[in-house]
Amino acid sequence: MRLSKLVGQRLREAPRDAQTLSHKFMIRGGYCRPVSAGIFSLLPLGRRIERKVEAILREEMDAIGGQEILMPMVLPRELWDESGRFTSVGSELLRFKDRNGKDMLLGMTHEEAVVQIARTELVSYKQLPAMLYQLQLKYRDEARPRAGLIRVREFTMKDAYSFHTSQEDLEEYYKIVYDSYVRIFHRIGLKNCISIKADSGMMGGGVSDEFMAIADCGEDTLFCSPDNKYRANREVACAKIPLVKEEPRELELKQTPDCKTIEDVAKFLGLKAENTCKAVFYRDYEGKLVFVNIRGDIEVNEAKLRKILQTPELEFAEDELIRSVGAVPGFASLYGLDLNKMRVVVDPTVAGSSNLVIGANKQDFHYLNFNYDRDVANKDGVIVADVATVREDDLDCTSRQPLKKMNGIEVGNIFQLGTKYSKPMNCTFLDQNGKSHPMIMGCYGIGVGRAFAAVLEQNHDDYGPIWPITIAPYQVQLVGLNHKVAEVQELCEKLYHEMQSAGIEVLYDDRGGKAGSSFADADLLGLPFRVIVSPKTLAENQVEFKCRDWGRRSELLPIEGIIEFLKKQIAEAFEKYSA
RNA sequence: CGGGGCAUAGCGCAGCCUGGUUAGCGCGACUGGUUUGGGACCAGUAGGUCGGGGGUUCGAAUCCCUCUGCCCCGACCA
Repeated sequence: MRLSKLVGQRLREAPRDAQTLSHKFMIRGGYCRPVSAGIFSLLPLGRRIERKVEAILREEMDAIGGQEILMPMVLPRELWDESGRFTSVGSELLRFKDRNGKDMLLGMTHEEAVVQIARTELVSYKQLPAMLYQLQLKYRDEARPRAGLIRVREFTMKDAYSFHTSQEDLEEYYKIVYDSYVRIFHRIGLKNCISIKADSGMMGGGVSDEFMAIADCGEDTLFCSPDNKYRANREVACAKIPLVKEEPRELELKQTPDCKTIEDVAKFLGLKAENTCKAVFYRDYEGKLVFVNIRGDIEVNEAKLRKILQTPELEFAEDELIRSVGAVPGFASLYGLDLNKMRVVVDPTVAGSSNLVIGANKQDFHYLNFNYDRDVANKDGVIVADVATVREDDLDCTSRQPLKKMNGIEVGNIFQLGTKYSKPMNCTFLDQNGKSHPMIMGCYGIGVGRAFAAVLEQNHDDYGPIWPITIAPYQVQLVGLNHKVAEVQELCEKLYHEMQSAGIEVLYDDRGGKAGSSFADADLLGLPFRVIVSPKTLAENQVEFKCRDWGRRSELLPIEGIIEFLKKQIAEAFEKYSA
């Protein structure tokens, strides 16, 4: 490809809209262009990268027995009614009507569609296990797209679905997919990518692992133990929180004027936040009051809470609702309330601590020395469960070492779905005895654009991307400096054709301009290797060779044999990323 | 959905507060010339419904109302 013909202007400055690093470089380098919020066109460079990632995904999926299919992006409501998700999924599912008024949707994931295939095409245990996958556009009407290609509304996803006769078989295959994912992320050039235990969310099912590319711009917060044995998303992370256990003292009413927050109360009483109990009120999806009790220094983890309460929605409760059960906002506690009027959750940090400060359900008063076991008479219906948000340096439950906090981009997610879809959708197989059973399913996704945006987040310098050879849009950038010198241009043309004949993917900067602008563009293009032809080196019968990840260092090589040299370099570069 | 910000040429910006020729600047693009190792220089050219609509005014990029779009923080999210 000649750079003079490549569609996609390089920009010296990034549009103001672009904030994150990968977004800026993608726009500046001409990889993609925005169309609407969270919707992008891929220009030739971006598309080439995407196709390379896709090729790796196909290889790896085929290698573990996957069969590629293609399901439609537009799906009818009926299919999603079978799983119940047409109504249960929120507004991120884009629903619309066709010309006949029929409810349709844009697929955001394809469990329903694949189950429809499986239940007619896979009928016997002899056909199982089976794995189907596709590379298909997904549409998710995200509330807040952000960070360029990292969180978008429309994107290509590799989604795979496996079908099994037993949980054991699923678990065995799940491990195989897991290993395949590790290979994939290594091959595309993610340097720091870890798997963590995750909340399975609306996908349902049991075990789920997320693959996280560690990057500052990542939206997910992760906690890892120093030995790396414990790795979890903040949504599910647990920690060993030291509790204060002491001899219970007498409950004591204390005036605490204007002490509405934990901070105020602790300061006023000369205690630490750890010595207090915080009351947090929510309203669940049925409008019922949820009363959460947690130690004053710890935040409620709403993801955990939602799971415990089995409620898809949680909102902070209004004061009216709080007062309706006799609690006083700012001074609320369990003590003396009729717990049957609400759903009560007590975090172990409250249940297991001694002598906490709690609200008195009376304006400007708190109690000292609350002890859950002693002071809550009727514990029927009270859920004691961990709803604590882990903080950096909280202790890992097993190693007792402080947890590290980091940000991650979720580039892949694998789930053991079990029968969540096969049961309601009647996706069954016949066993050896002719008996019918629901299939046991797994599903496995990778966002393609997000994955290569994450690669960019992890592989760059101040001037642009440093693409791994495996997904680089081209392998070699051939740069001609000063085409006014006929010999330079002639040699460039010659090398260009020789490289192409040798099967080297070459992008030829045929503009023959100044070094500065040519090099700046080359940096933005980020190709692994660069060959520079200029009058200076030509006089010595040499060309200059650079690796993108060497920065500005380069070496001079004889023109003779340069093609073979490049082929060897490319092969060696691929070695680095082989599984 | 809540909070904040922005909208002027392909990109980055100035002008707006205090209304008044033909709306500027840098980069990029085009033409010609000089240059040629980390974003060169000279001369010239093209490119604008100043986000849309309404209002105030003799006169609106500028003041007022309204709508829309985009970005950021949060909520939400396989």
